[in-house]
Amino acid sequence: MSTLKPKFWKPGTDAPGTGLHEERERISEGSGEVVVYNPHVSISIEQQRQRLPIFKHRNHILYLVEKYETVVIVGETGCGKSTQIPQFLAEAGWTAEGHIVAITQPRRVAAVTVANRVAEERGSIIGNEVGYNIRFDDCTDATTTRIKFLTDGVLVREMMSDPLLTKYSVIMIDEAHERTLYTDIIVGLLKKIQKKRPDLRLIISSATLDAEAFKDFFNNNETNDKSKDTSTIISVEGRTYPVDIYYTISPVPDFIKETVNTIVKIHKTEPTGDILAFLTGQDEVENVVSLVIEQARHMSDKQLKMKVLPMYGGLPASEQMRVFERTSKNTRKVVIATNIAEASITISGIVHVIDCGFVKLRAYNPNTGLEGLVVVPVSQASAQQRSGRAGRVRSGKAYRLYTEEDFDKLPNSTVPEMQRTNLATVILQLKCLGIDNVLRFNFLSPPSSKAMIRGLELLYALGAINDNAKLTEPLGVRMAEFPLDPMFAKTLLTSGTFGCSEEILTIIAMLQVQNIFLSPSNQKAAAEKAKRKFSVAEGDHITLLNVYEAYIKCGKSSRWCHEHYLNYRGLCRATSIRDQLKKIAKKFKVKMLNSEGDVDVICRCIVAGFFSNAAKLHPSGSYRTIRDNYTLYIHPTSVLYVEKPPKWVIFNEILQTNKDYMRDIMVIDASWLYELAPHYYQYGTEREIGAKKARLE
DNA sequence: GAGCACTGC
Repeated sequence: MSTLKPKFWKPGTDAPGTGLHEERERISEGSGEVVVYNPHVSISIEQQRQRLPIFKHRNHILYLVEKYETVVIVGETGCGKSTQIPQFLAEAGWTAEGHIVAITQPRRVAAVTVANRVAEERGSIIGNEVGYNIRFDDCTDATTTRIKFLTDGVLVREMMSDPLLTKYSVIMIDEAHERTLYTDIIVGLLKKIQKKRPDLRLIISSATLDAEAFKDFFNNNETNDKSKDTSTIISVEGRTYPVDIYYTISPVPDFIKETVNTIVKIHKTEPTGDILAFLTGQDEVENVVSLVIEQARHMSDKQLKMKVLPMYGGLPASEQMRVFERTSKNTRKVVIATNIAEASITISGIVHVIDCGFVKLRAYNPNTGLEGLVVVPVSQASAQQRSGRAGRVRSGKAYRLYTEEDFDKLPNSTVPEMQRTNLATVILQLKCLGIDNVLRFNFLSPPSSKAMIRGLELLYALGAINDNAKLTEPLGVRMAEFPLDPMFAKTLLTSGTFGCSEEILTIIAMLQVQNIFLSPSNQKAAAEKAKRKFSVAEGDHITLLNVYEAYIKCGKSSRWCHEHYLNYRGLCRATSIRDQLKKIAKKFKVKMLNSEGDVDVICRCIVAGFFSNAAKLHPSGSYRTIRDNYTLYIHPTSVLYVEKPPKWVIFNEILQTNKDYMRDIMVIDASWLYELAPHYYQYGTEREIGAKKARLE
């Protein structure tokens, strides 16, 4: 990590002065991307490899992998671990006799870019000796691939057909400290696999903070004799530049304002270096972008101009690309971003980072079963990661918009996703992998039992597990195989008997894609009008079906999409998801049928999976859930946001903002609930059942 | 008449 020299400045005063700059040629790697700086200096690939800090540790790493079942590697940014360790292993014979070395990544782009770099270093074509496997793109060869990069989700899928992962000799879990849902699932499962496969070697790549926890988790030594440890830690220095950290001397009342001020001050006092500011959401980003542009206008005859750009997930791809463009010498790039810039993307040239100290995270409330987004203070680990973004090209500066005292009070690390999510899918997949007692599964961070019970309850209601909490055959097993939430999987598996599987495939695929309807800020009215052409009284599901069918009818034309304010790339994605789901559905002999225009049957089929998300209109105009009598509202983006709201609806998800909104809503008939979900409405204590029934009247 | 961090199968 970069040296942290705490410094202080007063909010509202000039930003601290200029530091020393050094620029040198280097090759860097981190969060999956591989960047070769200064291409004018030409050195051979082999020379480049040998200059990476990890190269000095080659023999020691190989020795540890030989000796220990699990090696935790703390590799700092730019040390070369993701690209070099797999090659060391291959060179040392770990890929002999048909064995494969696997490296998992939390993100698709990372798997692809690192794989390509390694293939290049080995002078081979991607897909032969070195390959990758991500959803919708398997670039490996069944006989020749020896080094395989994959997303952690794909590895979990592989376990379903090969529970002991027999083809792999070594599995490296990269970026394990990010603690994504799938990383945590894999880590728990690998511990189990190790007991049956002592020959398997694990390498866990992690940040300093979590290394000890990973080491302890995998250490099977029950004695006090350290020489019998089965896991160990090795640290490798990185290639980053020092980043000076500045705290405010007093708390900041309004971080939006202070972000703008800090940008202006940096621009006035620092001669060069691009700026990256972290905020929590799209609104804040757009707000700060316009405020800074406004300020820039008031700055007279500046030699150095500012190019202010927003960056967040919902931004159209073409606009996202702008942050990667090089700016001219007399222009400073100022990127205002959400958390997307913390790990998912890397913008080159950043020297100044501004950290507002907050992040928007998903939170799950096991009492209500609702998932929502909440703004919370960042963890120290996150703050460090953000600061580190300033030290990739030369020494940089990070301005934290909070006091050092407040930093000390922040949690060490972010709560793992496993403890912030609805567990139905996780439980279903674990059961499918032979973990019968999920409550006793070896979780790195166990979720609350309340959340577990809530997940089990839903799976039971869907018929995926029986009275003994065992996976049902074939329904439960089949549900687990779909890359879908259990409620969707159930809907799809039932669609054959309803006679509408073609339509259900479309609707489910469309619901997996965000932002199908575009709404450019300057053409809102026209976009709204275009959307209304597809809208129907039954609700959002059938509306999406109409959109997809029209898209197919026009020959999947991108121009047509553009004219109708539809997200072309999103529709392409829906097509590939639909194809994949259809393949799996056919495997399970789901009859491929078209309802021939019978909309009722489609709606009933959806209720067969989504009965637990039912709500009834309340005289106040809001809705109440059947299960918990919880108050919800129709989201204004729904086609059902109309003067005469329907009496009964089911919804796809809940969005918690100012109010608790239902999104993707469909009109139903109350009698369908009794008919299609008898289980669910007979579940619970007498009193609970009585209450549910009363609400159904 | 409101407004959605980010991934992933």
